[in-house]
Amino acid sequence: MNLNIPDTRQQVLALRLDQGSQLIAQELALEFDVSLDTIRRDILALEAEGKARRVRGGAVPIAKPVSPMLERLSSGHGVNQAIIDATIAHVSDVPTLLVDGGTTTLAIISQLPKLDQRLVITPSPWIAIAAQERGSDVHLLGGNLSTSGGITTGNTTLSSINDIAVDVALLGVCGLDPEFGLSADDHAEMHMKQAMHRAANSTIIATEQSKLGTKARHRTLPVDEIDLIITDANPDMIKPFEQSLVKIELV
Amino acid sequence: MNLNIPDTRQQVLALRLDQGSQLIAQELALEFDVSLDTIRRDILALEAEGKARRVRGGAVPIAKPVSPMLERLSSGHGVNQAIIDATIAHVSDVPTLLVDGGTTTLAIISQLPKLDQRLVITPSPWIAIAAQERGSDVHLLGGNLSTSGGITTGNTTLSSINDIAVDVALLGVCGLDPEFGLSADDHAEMHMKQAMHRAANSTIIATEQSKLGTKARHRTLPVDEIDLIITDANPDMIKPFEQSLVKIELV
DNA sequence: CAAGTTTTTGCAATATTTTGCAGGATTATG
DNA sequence: CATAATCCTGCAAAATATTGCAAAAACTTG
Repeated sequence: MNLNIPDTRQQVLALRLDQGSQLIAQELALEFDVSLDTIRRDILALEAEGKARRVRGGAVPIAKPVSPMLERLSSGHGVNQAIIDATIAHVSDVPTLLVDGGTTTLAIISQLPKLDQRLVITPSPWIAIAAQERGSDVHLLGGNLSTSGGITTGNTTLSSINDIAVDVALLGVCGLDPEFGLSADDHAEMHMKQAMHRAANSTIIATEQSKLGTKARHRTLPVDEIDLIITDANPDMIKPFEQSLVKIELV
Repeated sequence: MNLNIPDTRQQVLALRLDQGSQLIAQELALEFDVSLDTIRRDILALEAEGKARRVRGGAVPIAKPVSPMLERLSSGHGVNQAIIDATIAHVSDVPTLLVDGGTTTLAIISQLPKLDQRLVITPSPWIAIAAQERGSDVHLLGGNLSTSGGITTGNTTLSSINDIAVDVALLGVCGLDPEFGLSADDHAEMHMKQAMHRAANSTIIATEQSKLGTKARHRTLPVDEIDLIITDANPDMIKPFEQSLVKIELV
């Protein structure tokens, strides 16, 4: 049983507003099993705190000029939670992680359990910030920040990666095709992903089903080189991958 | 059966809160076979220790504090707009900027006018993200991310700075005293600021009046080395600086 | 062990908060 | 304009909090 009190309800409502959903008083009254007036008063309170804009029938999120950076930083918006959980199960004990940029990896890292003495190495400033927030030591790979993928690239970055040896590399995905392998949108990023793969004992990829079977511009790694793919695809979609050696975990 | 004393009960309750569950006074009274008042007092004690947030009907876990940096990221919240404007007037045309971390510099960079072909070099992932959003090219200096100030530090970072020559360095401030000069909280950050100063033709500092006259732990630069200080202090407060050569702009 | 002290507990009287409801006012819509 | 939905206001009932107090339990000390 849950506490059904103004405080708790308002917290839930505020969360939903943050996620961009609108509140419909009628529905909420049913859901929380209280009268319309109670929901109305909750919304009134949220409005007083500046967390909601009241409209007829409910409330809508405050129109906030969110910069895309903050948007992406707000942990794992739209990333399948099952993928996040499964990946964390694989990497939470790893003392040294090499992490690529991307929304999926960002969502994973920002939910990483706190662990003393973990080191996260990354070319992505977003990942660096998220990892630091989770209490990890962070080594940021310097270089020119690529506009497309948001990771640093360039010769200096590549040469610093070549001096590194880590347990696990967690790579992001632009495209993943059974024949074409892992692919990247950008030439410089392709080189980075390849270098990260070389630097690690094992390479893990977490990706949503929408990326499966697609090809991005630059071929990066053959499927056989990948150690583990974690995805929410349905079993049919991974059939083409089964003839390769890669291990696939469905969630 | 366990000892049913305040200490034991409170330990159990604290554990449950840590696991994220809510405490419902009614249920607990039944479970521990004590009166509601006793449970209430337990919760009162937990609240005093900062382990619970009391609500009507029981208690809920302490709302985990939003990471301070992320909070402050919300563009320039709390930074004097006049300082931002004045600093932008000085740096908006500069083709190559070396930018230190910190809330003030972050607020400045995130309001920088869009300009083709500007390059921002920075050891701060926050600055890097903000600068990229403003359309600048970004070079991120790699290194270990310092927990205190949020900039990369270490030998690799220092040596990459030494290979750089830029027009303007925009430094953050921990303390600024007429005698002691510019100071930093952290030893590694001190080295970084010094290196950034050396790499630049001119060094600009933007700071709020609260930092004036204060000393942080590590002396970093004498006041005379600074080219320009932009601040919202009142004229009295900058009197002690007038005997040095530094130019001060009041806003 | 016994007397004194402190802690813990339950209870009762009194606030305070929360809730649902009834009525009249306001707004959207055809 | 008519109708229906929603909103606002005041109010009373229910649930929960707070306070003060006294009995019981546990601890301390000689």
